[in-house]
Amino acid sequence: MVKTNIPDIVVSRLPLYLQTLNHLLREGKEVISSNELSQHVGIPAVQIRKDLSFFGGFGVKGKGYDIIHLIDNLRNILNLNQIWPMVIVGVGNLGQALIHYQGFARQGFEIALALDNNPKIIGTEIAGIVVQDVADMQAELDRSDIRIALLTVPANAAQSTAEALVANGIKAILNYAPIVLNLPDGVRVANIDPVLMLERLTYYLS
Amino acid sequence: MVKTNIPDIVVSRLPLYLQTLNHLLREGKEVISSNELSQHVGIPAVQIRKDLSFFGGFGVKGKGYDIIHLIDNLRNILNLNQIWPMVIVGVGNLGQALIHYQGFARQGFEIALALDNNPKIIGTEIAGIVVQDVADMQAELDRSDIRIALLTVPANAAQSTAEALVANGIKAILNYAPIVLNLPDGVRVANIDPVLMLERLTYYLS
DNA sequence: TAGATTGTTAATCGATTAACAATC
DNA sequence: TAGATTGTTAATCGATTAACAATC
Repeated sequence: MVKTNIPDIVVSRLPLYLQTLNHLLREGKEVISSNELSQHVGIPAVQIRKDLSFFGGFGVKGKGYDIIHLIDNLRNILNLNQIWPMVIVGVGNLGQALIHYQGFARQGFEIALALDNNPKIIGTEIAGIVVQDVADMQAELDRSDIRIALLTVPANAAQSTAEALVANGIKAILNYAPIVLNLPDGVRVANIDPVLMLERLTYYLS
Repeated sequence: MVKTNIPDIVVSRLPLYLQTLNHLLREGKEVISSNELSQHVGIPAVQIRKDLSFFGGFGVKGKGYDIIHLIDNLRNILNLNQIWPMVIVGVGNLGQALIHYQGFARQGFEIALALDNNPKIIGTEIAGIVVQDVADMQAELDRSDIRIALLTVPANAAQSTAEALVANGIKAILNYAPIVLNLPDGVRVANIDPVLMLERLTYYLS
């Protein structure tokens, strides 16, 4: 499927809409106007409508949006109507916390494989996952259809590990290492670095 | 100090420059051109120069930037020439992993206080920090000058906990809960939600 | 000096927002 | 129908980038 030309920044707001709509649905709400959604999500109503209009007309004029219907459409747009298996590489403190995190499974992301290079950690079971040797990455990935990786190795191992992942079919990496990864086009990388985010905050603190 | 009108998006790139410059310095490099920095950081050279020019002329024409000098200036701009004490609220798996994380201290962020409401966790020591009762938040924050919080409580407790933190002087929150916080102007919030980031990635996966 | 590279102005590009017709 | 709200066009705003003078 060829993607039409939707701005990345528009795509990046859709998950936020989806998250908030899920909350509202759980609270029993059924229909919502762009204006009310705007209050919850902190994004101007006109921008929400514009963003959605890239993909279709999901609302009813005079009424607003049927929440279930809109959730369903957003999930389709974001390819969330499937389980996404993931590999996590690096089972230290952070890696273990992520394996335990319930939020992934709730949204259809499943940590299907955990890899580490530490003999003390290989073979241990964490939340039902037995940690495998990172040396067996190729064999393990070959017999799976995992395309997403969580990268939680130390900074100095991040680049080479990422390259190995890509060589074995990984197409998207959520990178927790505090380093800029240099990877071929076509591989999507998102970075989570709390220190960088803190440094953005301290700028504004007097 | 009144901040002049620097675009947020410019500020948000500075920590990335700083991170990369620190790497380069550790590798023994002393001077770098915007072009070479561009390769490492993945941002166009002209944009790096433009960003920096909001704050001054840190380079030498014909030569480039003295790395130590530029790092020093960036640290000043971002208010990083001090230790920033932080409170973490919520000492579950993720909270514990963050307390253990060495990367904060390395960049001058110190978790000075850890709070939880679970009697089994209160009083335990993690990486040298004794977890306090969140009920004592006011007393604990009153006798500190903590202005930054890491929020790692469950989603349903995040909003009320954030409000309590703000009522006790917190000015910046790094929010790990998968929810949009609604807080008064003047409080800075940054969100870290791996699920939202994964959902941005799956959009592009066929 | 010649070459390299910065810092800045002006042009371009793209995103946000205002205005409003369409319509439930 | 009147009122409300969407979806879209056009205007505005702001960010990126091209061009280039300044200068080490």
